Amino acid sequence: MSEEKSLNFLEEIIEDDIKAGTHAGRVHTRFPPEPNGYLHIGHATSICLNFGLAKKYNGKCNLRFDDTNPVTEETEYVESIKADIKWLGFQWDNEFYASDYFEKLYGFAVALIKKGLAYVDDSTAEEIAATKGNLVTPGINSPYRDRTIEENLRLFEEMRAGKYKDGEKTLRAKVDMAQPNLLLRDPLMYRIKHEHHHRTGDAWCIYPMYDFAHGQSDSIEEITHSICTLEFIHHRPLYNWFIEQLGIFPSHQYEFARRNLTFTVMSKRKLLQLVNENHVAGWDDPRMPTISGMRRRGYPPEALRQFSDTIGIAKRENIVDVGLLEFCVREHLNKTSSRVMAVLDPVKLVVTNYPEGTEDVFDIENNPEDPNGGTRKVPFSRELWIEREDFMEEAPKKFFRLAPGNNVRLKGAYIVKCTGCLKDTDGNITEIHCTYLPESKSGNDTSGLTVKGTIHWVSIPHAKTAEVRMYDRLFRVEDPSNEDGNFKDYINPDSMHVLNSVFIEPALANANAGDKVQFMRKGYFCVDRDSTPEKLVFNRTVTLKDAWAKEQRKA
RNA sequence: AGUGCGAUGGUGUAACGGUAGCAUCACAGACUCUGACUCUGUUUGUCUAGGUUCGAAUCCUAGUCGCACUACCA
Repeated sequence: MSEEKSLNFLEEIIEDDIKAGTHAGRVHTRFPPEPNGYLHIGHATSICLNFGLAKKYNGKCNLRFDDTNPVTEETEYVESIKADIKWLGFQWDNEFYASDYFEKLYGFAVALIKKGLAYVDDSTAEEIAATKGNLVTPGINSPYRDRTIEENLRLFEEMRAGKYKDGEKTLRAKVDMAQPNLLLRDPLMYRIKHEHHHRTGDAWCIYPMYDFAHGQSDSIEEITHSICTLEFIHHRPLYNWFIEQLGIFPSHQYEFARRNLTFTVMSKRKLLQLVNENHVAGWDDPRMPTISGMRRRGYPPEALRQFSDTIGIAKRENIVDVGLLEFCVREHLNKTSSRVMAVLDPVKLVVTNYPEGTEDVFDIENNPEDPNGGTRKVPFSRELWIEREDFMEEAPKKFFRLAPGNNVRLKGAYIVKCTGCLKDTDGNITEIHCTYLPESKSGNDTSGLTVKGTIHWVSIPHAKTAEVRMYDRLFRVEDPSNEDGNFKDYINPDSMHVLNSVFIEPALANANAGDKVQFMRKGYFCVDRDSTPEKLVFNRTVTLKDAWAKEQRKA
């Protein structure tokens, strides 16, 4: 058995670089979101990757906002992104903005013009598209390609000065219109946008394109390992071309395959539709794959980090089973969350031989997984709520719960024997009856009886009422984006199911938003921010594994 | 069609010419005052066809399949 965890391909590259003394063995990464939306689980893995590599190799990781398009970007998103990264448990070494570099980038552009490697083009967007060629045919040169350096310098300065309208001119790199890589066919470096920028205001009316901002920003920050997703692989030759022509710090780009998740969608466009068309309640709806949604759902940051670590990193197409994420969530919650009793679908249980008007108070351990978890007081009385599904009038042999003649342990209390039930005129069960064994008191059991089943309960006179939102997967199919028709056709109609009168034990009365608990035998839940002192609201984070449900499905 | 990237159990990921491993899932059992957790065990995999080699997931050749690229988005 090897103790060493094998390296992923990026770690191998980094370790080779360190060995070779590249950049004196320094490791510096960055997480470069565009502040135009909320972060999702895909970003979370990228964050874990970039910050994780920096940490592992004693390096640094910058947070850099790629804010080169003033039309879509807003400060609100900057703040949510920062909050999400912190919540995930990471702290950036520097907070930078591509817009910090606008003056420098302008200087780089002027330098390229002076080298005869960039020109101002008067062509319209349509003309540029039309002369670009396609995958199999080369493009043709722009008629403005051979302007003199002096003219280009003057025109570019005028572009900056605001002399031209949006779209009237662009600055293009002079590379090669015959390149098979379309990105190298004289890519745009600057476009004119008379728009207000969230940070630079109205100081600029020309804005650099991604390709003339990202690599340069990496270089300015002396990023050693610039990690991005696979769709940027075609940009790498251009990334390198600019750096070489400018003679600036040689950052290097590496690509990995973005992680996809089953039963959800990840593209910003689709997530936006879900929000705008009210299929969900907002970006942080607990069903959303956003970091804020998962936070509200009750997923702990440790689980997201473990998930990222477990799925690893590679360059092949993938779609990770959401069950693996749920496993990570359960694993962490199992160790950390208190057990409490809550009855989601209540039916009354009467302990007929328990004296009326009296009660017991039991000390029940909070978490069997945590020896320091302590205990809490749980009141018991003659009338209890139990789950409707924990009783069957005619039960199969493997049903270990309440059925006439069966013995069952009431968690933390007594063993009871079911004696029958009452029904209304329609045959619905309204009340279940049982008798208890006083000598079977929990922790002090001298009855000598062993029972197969233990069920949870809440004392009726002591119970508090709560709202519980039962969340399930947002989509009915594994890969909604890959089905025929519109992805929205595959939304799961039962992705949220609200229970308005769930009975919970009184110890829960003081719970605060964000608190995470296990409702015994039912799953992990967290207190939603919609909670009020009058009415607690819980979100179901994830169910427990349920072998009995599986058994029934087979039957 | 051109260029690039990729292909290992259901899913994700290792093995760097020398025993196909890990996690999850599934299944079976043990344990259990949660049908949870934990523990034990089991099933399932190298895209295809050639070649090199004592030996190939790994190297070579050819093919197949998948993905990406033709925004004044990032």
